[in-house]
Amino acid sequence: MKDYTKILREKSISPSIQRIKILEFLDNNRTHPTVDEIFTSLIPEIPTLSKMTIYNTLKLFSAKGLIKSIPNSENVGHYDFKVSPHSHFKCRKCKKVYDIDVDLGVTIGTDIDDYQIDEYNLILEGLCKECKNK
Amino acid sequence: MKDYTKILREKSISPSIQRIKILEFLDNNRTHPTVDEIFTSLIPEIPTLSKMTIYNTLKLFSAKGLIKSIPNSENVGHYDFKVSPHSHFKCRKCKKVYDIDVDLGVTIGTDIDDYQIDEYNLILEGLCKECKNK
DNA sequence: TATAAATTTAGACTAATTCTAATATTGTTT
DNA sequence: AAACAATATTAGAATTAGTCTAAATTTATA
Repeated sequence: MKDYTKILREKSISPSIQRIKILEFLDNNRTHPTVDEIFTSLIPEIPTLSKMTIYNTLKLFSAKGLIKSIPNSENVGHYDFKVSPHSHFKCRKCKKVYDIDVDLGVTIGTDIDDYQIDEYNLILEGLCKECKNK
Repeated sequence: MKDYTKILREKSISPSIQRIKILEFLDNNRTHPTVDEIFTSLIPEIPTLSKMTIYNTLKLFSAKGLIKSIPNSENVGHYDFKVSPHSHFKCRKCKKVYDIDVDLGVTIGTDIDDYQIDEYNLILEGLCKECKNK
């Protein structure tokens, strides 16, 4: 079992119960959850939990580089535990989002046309295996 | 001067004044505008214009492949005139979005791991030339 | 011109997010 | 441990993007 308190301390974030549980949830649910999904999952454990706390916490975690927000076209924030760079594939039929590895030809830390690339988000769209064969 | 009526007819969209003006605006403003920006720009020309019309029109244009919506992390829709595939670079300091060409190694129409790729959106983030040298 | 079909409109409604000010918790100093 | 300051959490109001709806307008067709 991971020591989330330690992970938070290493980023100089004081480890409240709310922050620990939110981080734990994101680590165990690599499904790009929304604030609402996080709230619904944690409210049984922390009955006083407020959505505002989740918004605050996600903003803080993003600033400290623990998580990142996933660009999308839905007007609802999606968040992901920050791991080694990978891309997302969204099926335009079933709407599921899959993690996928693509050899991008973009290296973090280098420059392209004088733009210094610190991170990237590649969103691929099309049909997934199941929907293609139906 | 482009014939937007013709462009619309070719996609079998009946060309109302609103639709022509919205298409013209998107063609002349490749800055990924929001509904609000489109509305504010067009209201002097079309004083009765309703935002609902812009939402309807953008949805229709997207379905017909004239434009596409740009994934982002702001929870506001951004739209772009559909052109040859290119990527976007967002400066994390000045927040500007630049168009940028990257050799991706992803070809539209082919499969990656059995996922059929119909389109992609690559969002790069980091520091632009100006902000880097300050 | 009459009629039908499609488009646009204003305004009510919903849902995600932000703001705010009060309360609770945590950490520090004595 | 008590007192204090700093930080975090909370509920609820406010804001904003986007959707829904039904009426009014425009366009196309007979």
